[in-house]
Amino acid sequence: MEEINCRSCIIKSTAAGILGEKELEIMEDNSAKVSFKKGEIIFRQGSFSSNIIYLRTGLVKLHMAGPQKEQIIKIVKAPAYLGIPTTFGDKINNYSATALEETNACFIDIKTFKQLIYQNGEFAYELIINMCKNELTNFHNWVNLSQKHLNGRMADTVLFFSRDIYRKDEFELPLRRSELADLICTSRETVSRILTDFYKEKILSVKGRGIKILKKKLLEQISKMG
DNA sequence: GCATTAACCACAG
DNA sequence: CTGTGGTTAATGC
Repeated sequence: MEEINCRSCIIKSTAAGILGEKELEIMEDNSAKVSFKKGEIIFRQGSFSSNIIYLRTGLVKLHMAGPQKEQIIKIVKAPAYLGIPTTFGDKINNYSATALEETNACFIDIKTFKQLIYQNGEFAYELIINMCKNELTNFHNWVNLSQKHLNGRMADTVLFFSRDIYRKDEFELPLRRSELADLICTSRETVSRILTDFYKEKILSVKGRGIKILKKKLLEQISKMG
């Protein structure tokens, strides 16, 4: 844990950017900065939660143990808030968060966070906008997952990492095959097969977790057609 | 029927 | 942890 200074933080959220000097000071006094190594769990499903977490840097997977197996709900890249649904919606975490790479986060006490929401409407408004956008992407996600075939879902995932996470055509997947399966609701075997299919058709270059998009147009077609 | 899609199992690097 | 082959089940021409 380190000294924390919200006022001089360069990577504060849009919402926190609205807070005044006094408010940031309150936040400062009630937050803790914590860093996580790759693979470390940030919060655990089933355990008590009393913090909102602000991801300053890094990449995280949100995952939930379902009745049958583990599901990856989504991949979150900093900067972002983590745990608003799980902390405001319940006393107990409904899902877990695990760092996929070196991650820095601020743990903000829930009481303080609530207090800021009560007293600063603009701050609250920014948070609502944020959550609305999240819900919209969740809706899209849900529909895509339900209606697209696996090739489409796999193409979606590759494009997601390329566009939203790494902003490159070449990157290292932060997930192994079985985790990709948990993300797009299939089996690890099917993930393997589709990736080798894409490789054979020269859509992707695949070396372990290393991915390079070779035929982006085609990949986008597959994503669109399902 | 026949083709497609994808899950499950087994086995081998 | 991955890739592959065989098998099986469901669904849609």
